[in-house]
Amino acid sequence: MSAENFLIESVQNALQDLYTLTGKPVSLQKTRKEFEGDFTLVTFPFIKEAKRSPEQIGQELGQFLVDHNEQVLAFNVVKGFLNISLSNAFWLSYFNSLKDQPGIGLKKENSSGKTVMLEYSSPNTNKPLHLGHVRNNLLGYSVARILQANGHRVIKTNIVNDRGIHICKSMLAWQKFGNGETPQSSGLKGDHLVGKYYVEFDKANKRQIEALISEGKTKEEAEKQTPLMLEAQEMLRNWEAGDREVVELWKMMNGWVYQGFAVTYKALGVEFDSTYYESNTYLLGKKVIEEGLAKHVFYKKENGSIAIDLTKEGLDEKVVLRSDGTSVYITQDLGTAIERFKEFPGLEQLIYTVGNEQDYHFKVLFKILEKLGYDWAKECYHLSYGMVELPEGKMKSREGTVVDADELLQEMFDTAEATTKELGKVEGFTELELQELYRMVSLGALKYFILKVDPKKKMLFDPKESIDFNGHTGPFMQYTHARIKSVLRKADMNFAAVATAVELNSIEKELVKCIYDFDAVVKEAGDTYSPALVANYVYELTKLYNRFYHEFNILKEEDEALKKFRLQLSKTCAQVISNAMNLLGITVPERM
RNA sequence: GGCACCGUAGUUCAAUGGAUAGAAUAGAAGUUUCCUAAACUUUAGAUGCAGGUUCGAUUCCUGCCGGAGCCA
Repeated sequence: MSAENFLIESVQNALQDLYTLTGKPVSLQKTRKEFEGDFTLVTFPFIKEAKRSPEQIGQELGQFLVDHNEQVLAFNVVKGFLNISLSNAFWLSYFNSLKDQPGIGLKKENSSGKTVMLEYSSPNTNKPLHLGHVRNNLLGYSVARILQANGHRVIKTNIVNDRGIHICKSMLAWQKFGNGETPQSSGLKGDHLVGKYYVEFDKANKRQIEALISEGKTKEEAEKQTPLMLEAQEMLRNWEAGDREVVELWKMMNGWVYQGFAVTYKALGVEFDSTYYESNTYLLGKKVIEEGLAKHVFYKKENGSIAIDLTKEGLDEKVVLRSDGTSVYITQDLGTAIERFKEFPGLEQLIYTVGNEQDYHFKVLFKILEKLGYDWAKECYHLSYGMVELPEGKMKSREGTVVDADELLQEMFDTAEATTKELGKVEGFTELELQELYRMVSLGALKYFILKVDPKKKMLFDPKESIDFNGHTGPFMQYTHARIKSVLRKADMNFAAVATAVELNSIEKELVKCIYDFDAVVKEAGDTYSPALVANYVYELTKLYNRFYHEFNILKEEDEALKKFRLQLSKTCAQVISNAMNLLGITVPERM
């Protein structure tokens, strides 16, 4: 039984025995490091019913715990806080029980039986991925791993927005100005090539808008009536009608984009179990509208459009099908969600990794699904994340202030290479190993930098400073891991026989307690979909280990038993660091 | 205009309603006979403003100010 559990149980018994209080919820917290103790109980909540002062309750509960549990060594009371110290033997035996489990913190073996679908990435096919997508991808991928570590089966899925006016703009511009340019002929990555023509369209279209305005049209009229815009809309109609020429062009250009995306995804180290294309799903949902209409969940308005009234839920009226019978975004989202639960009968939860500018959209979506009578609607979750901002403000693709994902990865790689070379400690590495190391470190830096921030919050990214390799960063963890491995290689000892009769000093106990917390952190990160918890955890552990490492000269330690214990502790720390980083999608090097 | 979100050291990030609001970075001062100094130690520095709820509020409620967002 975990320390928390038996302590809570014991406190509840004590409350019963001492004050005849039953069924009181008891929660423990970790004792802050400036106080003596391992766990802390706040006694304020009991003062009224126990009719005693906080200090007195602390004294009485503490004494009860010491008397009834041999693992409880001592206690002290500071105001309303009861600090409980567990015995050295408890922590040591705990440590010995898990030190050789490579999967510590990762519970892949004992499945929860729950199947979760997690959608992330979901790019448009008219331009390459940028920094915003990077946050989406890293977040989605990491949450998938964390859910897996909690024993769930996770289906990682990507829905590609491959149709619509945006891709027609790129296609049209390519037709007009492209001169048959291809990724092969230009050497451009496919997604960048298509993105280039999206920008070309915008430039040419702007000129046409200005021309129309100078002819006396208002800005709004002009924006809708440019020849290019009209032609793009014509192209979209032709695409929907199945016009062979348009569809062929569409297939070719999307093919280029997919090849480009594949490269970026691989570089980011993310992957998917399934991919949906909106060209296949955009008509889904119309049938759902009919059904909802029959069930009187929806109603027809005078203008012929179909809507739902959500004002009672604090939302607005929402149109779910236009008067001309065409879909709006939410129509296909309804259809897609329902389709997925049909496709995977055991599916229990659906998670959407989408930016927080769509918070309202998902509230509406989930509420409609609920009204349509789908029980699983309450298991749908919008994994909402904040925008990534630059020092000069928000990224705008049209103003060229986006940070391109491929360029960013390359810059990171170059920085890692330059920094490593400057430090000059990589003799004995082959060129191949060096490339792999630069990749590992640069990705680790980028991923950690993004994932350490609470997903819900907007974050600031400064490309000039790019990534710091010092301080609260991925490379700090990677470096510490590599150093431990190096120490262990030097030690070259037999770990089978590890001492059990070691007195833990305070820092060693801190480390053991920190390792002890790992499972709980993974659980909480899974419940809150927040890799940031894991990131901050692994940083705490790493910092602690570094203090430990600098305080004691492990390899020079003369007491054999102590030396073995400390090496074992190091080994376990390396394992935990590696496992935690793994949950963030970050690999740690054996040496660097 | 309606809806929901965000304001914490110079800067970037933490803090299930709990103790003296933590880190990192930039600043100041130190630490290499050693296993990796990409490290460690010390130091200075913050809850937008005004109320309320209570044993206790960065956290919950109300108003204001400031920032970004969604819906028209």
